[in-house]
Amino acid sequence: MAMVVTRFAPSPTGYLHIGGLRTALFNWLWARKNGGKFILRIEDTDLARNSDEATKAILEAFEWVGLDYDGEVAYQSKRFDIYKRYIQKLLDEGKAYYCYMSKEELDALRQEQLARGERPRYDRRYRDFTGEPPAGIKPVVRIKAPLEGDIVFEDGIKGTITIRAEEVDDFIIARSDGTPTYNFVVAIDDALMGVTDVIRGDDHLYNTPKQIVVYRALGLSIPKFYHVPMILNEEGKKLSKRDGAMDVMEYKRMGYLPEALLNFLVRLGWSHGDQEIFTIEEMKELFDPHDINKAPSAYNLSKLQWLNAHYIKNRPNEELIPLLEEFGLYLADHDRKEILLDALKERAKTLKELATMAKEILEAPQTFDEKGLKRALKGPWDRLLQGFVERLERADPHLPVDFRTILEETVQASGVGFGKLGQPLRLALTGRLGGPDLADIMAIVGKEETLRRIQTFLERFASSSEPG
RNA sequence: GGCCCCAUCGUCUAGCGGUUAGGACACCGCCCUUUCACGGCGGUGACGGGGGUUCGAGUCCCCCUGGGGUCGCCA
Repeated sequence: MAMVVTRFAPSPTGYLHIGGLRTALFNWLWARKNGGKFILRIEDTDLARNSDEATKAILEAFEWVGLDYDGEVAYQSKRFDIYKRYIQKLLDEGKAYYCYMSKEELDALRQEQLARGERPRYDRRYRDFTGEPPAGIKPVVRIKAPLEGDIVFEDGIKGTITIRAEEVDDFIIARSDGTPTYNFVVAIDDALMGVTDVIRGDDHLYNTPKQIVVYRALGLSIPKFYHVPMILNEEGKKLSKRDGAMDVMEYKRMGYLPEALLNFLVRLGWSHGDQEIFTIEEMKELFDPHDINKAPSAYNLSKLQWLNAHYIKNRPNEELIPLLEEFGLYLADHDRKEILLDALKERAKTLKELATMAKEILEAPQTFDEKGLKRALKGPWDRLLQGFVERLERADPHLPVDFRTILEETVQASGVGFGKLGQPLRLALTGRLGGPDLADIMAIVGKEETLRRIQTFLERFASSSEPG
């Protein structure tokens, strides 16, 4: 079987968003599955629009999610001499020509066509021009697209695509400053780099016939195409920065694990039966672009959160600890970190949430939940708490089980339900009603801090809540 | 508007002529439980509409509707 070569070819005009990441992932998986090559190529032919920051941001995102690529990053801006040769070749062979139409003329033509309700398009006025070129115009180079017939290609996802030749303009392959344009260089590079499978967003579907024109004019072999339907936002509309088209690194800052993001993205448009959870290895083993759905799919945050929670739950504590430091939680030297993390990783949807919950336990509460107070501070709650304090003071608890025993003894001695003591205690310790096991919380903060928090709480609320 | 693509629960999807239309997220209920979660069990919920083809259509064809993409000297 021939070697599979795929590529991801972003333009460095901004950060990488999840649509691009998914495309990159699909290409990467397909190459890795087949033991082939995955090329990263920066499409920076438009010198005016590129930024090094964008390239760096893309590389950074790749590194974070763990996608690698073969060989050096290819920059099209460094390959201009190659493209120039091919442009000259087409010119020499009469397959391309200089067009002296100015931008103003072109715009005017478009306006007229639009006014007449026609599709704006170049009228090919210089296709067979032999006269004296107008002075003062730096020409662009246009390729001769076929005048009639159909351009047909097989898409691995969508099936046979047929575009009538009239729909394809004699599009520009070199700007008036001599730099080549996208549809031209893509075809050349894909061919020269031996790319066999092009997996890309279906916003490129209409570019494909143009690129086929280039392949044919140059006699290059045409790769397989797979046009992946777009990712829509939660309302089923085009993804915008507001809902998901943000920087992939933003997901890191929000506390998502890369494996969760990748798992989420791989299932957006692709599936393998009923399987939801995929390790990277499984993805590599099972992914096939032919199984990609033809319909666009909507971005669904709660599914991502569910996956993230799943991966947090299954991540060993020692791996969680360094990741949590990005969220201001330093647990490396904490002697109760195992209890803390075991208790919290079951509850957190993101690392950020986990860090917040941990701090709510580690730090004495500054505020107390109003509704919680109303609900929990009933009956002889302060006497119960006081009773617990007395028992606690006499004991020397360290492990959760030690605290649990004292808790149970207190409750038993008073003959009330656990919650009558538990709820006020919970408020005293964390200021809120939800959270991990009380015995765990106390073991984490220790006996002295537990007593301090209860004392503070009693001083603040005991007298005012005395039943009348 | 022209052209191209698409259409199964709210969402992601399974389905590839004969299924009680399956799973997952979300939602609801129950269980577990000191609370909140997690987990377990159960439930609500879909083939956009209309014509064909066929003994039989979510699956094939056509039309409509709806959605998306694209129409740059951007990529």
